[in-house]
Amino acid sequence: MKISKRCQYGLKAVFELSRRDFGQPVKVHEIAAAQNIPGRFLEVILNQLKHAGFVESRRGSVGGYMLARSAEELTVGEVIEAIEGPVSVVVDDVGNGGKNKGFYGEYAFGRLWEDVNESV
Amino acid sequence: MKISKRCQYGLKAVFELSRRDFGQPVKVHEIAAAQNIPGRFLEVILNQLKHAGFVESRRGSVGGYMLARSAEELTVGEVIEAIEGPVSVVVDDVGNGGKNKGFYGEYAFGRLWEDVNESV
DNA sequence: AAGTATCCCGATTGGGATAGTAAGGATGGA
DNA sequence: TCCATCCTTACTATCCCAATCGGGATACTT
Repeated sequence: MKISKRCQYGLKAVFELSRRDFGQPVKVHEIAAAQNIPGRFLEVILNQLKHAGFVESRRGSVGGYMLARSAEELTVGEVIEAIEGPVSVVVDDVGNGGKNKGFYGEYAFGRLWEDVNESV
Repeated sequence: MKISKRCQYGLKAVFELSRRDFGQPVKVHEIAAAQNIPGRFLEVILNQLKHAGFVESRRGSVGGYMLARSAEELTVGEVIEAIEGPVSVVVDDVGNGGKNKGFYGEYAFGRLWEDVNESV
């Protein structure tokens, strides 16, 4: 029931990028310094965000990262889901004869997470 | 970003107890069998729920656990919070001069969890 | 008082996830 | 060509979680 560092860093990076939303790419180590994130680690995370389609990159001397969409078009929930993987509740092992209460429980959780995503 | 087994088990146990809401205590291994939970582990969890004030216990031959409040008076959110510990976002180390963006991030998460609890 | 069934509690284990590092390759610009 | 940057994969150490264990405390029964 917690937000992973990876995810926090990813969000911070997106914040930082949206703060400087010019067309110009921002270098990894700049973002890292501005948001106090370990540089090497942030590299990995930004790559992940790139594959998820949230940011674009440019290589070479004037390279860096920039937002793929405008800041208004992306939500916290999307970013979290992209980094953490699908938000899902662990399902019971199926072979146990299916206690009703168990199923009610799962159902309730499913609804809960839907609400979470919506509220995000 | 997931519900721990500990928490699922705890909720199931509470469900089970509320299902049998007589004044009579229910033994750990009965709950465990009914909800397919490892007995020894459930012991630990129920203890936790006891200290949090959700269930009461009786020892000895006719001992067991029972709800401390009526089933209508407790919410899923409360139970989750009691088991998982306070739902909180890790706070930045303080010495960094307090980047504003960081703080905005924390704030957003705080609101998010409020929404979660409300939706529960 | 003895015996037994249950709760109670702290320590421990094993495995998996997470945070972070390392090293080298690919790409674009000067 | 050389350099700065992104890109990728692999690796390690540390921590957390699920679950177990052993033994103690308590309460009921006889």
